[in-house]
Amino acid sequence: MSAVTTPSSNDVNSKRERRKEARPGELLQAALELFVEKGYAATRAEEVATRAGVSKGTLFLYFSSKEDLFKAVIQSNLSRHFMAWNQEFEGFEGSSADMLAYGLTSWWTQIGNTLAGGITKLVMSEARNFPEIAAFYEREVVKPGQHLIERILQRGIDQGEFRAMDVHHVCMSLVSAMMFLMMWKHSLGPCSATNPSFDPETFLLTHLNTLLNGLRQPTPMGTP
Amino acid sequence: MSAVTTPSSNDVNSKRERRKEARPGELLQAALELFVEKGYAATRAEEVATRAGVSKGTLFLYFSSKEDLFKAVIQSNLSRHFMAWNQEFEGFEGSSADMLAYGLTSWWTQIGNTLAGGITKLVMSEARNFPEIAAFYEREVVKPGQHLIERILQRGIDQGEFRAMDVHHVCMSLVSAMMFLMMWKHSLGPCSATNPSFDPETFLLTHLNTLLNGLRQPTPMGTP
DNA sequence: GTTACATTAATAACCAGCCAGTCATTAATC
DNA sequence: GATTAATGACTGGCTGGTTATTAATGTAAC
Repeated sequence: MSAVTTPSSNDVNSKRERRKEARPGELLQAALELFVEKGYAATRAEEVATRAGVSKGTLFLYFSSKEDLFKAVIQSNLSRHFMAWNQEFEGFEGSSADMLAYGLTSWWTQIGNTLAGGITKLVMSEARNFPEIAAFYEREVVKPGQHLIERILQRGIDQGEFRAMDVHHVCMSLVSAMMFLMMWKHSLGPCSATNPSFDPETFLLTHLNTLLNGLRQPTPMGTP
Repeated sequence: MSAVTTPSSNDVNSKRERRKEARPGELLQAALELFVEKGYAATRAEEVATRAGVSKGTLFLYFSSKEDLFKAVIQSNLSRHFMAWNQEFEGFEGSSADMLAYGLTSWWTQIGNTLAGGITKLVMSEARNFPEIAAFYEREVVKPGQHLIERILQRGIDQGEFRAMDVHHVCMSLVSAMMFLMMWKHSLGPCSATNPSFDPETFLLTHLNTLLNGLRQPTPMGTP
């Protein structure tokens, strides 16, 4: 009973529902899914509306244009996580290597392995056509992310755990792996059934471990 | 005098020129530039034609559709390099570390730092909408590239230069750096004037060196 | 050398369909 | 009955693709 506010299931009593509060969120969710899946240009406004269980006119009632919707999708999905993270890492106790490993895996479960990760692909794809979105993304996501990682690396150096390094470039190495996973997951990955046994999480940790341990033989002679 | 065949300069004598041989190449070049810059969907067929110094009708005289043009652009720019490279690496003499370093820098100058690198961004952006192009790219570029890198890594292991490792995952770490550079160069890079002194070539070699040497302090005590 | 004709590269006007965005109308809620 | 959330038919512009026309080139005859 009381199926008054079923968000997106097509009720039998398909009358007009007036739910001013819920519409924007449902439209944003539908747009996120479709934009990530098909790209911005290839997604029709009416598709978004339909998936949100609403007519095209209603979409433009809440967002003044398709581009406006695009911006809203980006904004509503990105900034949220970072403030929580910066908090969380302030009180971390373990080694810096553990901190990095923990950060990477939690990033993967909370963002990389989520639709939110698809936003990165979206931004990369459309950046040239929407310069202000690119600027926003860089200011709101890239810079905070870099800052966080570099702080952890510096912590490791300061505590004698890591040797001296070019913090910025090493940070980029980590970012590149994350970026790679998101691009893969939302571009080539779904297309071809290649790379048997390529587990993203394992890749991330292998990448980190390789950075930490290096590839070279530590001593030309046998190990102790 | 005799400005008979100026490829794309707008001559004062702007008569019709009949140059059946040169058109396809010029159209492909124009399409490459515009697709990389603006994306596939956002590029109008007439733009491509105009940049190639030709009318829209002529474009469809040489390519049956816009998608056909897209495929031709990809094909004509990618496969070429790999056969040359595989040859080159057969006779390499130095250490495997040097081989990797040499390979990365020559990749950067020949592809990464070229419009050809933009094709990767293009493919990643449009992969979901053109599955067969994604498949083609993976077969023609990703797999040969991986194979080449993994062979070098294995060579290092076999000769005792590298310790045992998960060759495939380490290869992905290198690929991720290359991918990252291409995406950056053609997406966020041109938009924002950030990252002062971020030199891609330096980044590549730093990334490689970090993989090779690792970050951890080799000994808890001071250095000799 | 030049005239006449045939071939075809190139053009520009044109068409059809798609789609973002609008607006008069409808119906839920107060 | 007033308000306004929601609709869906409509439009205007854009753009991929077509085609009748034009002009450059080749060639053969004179």
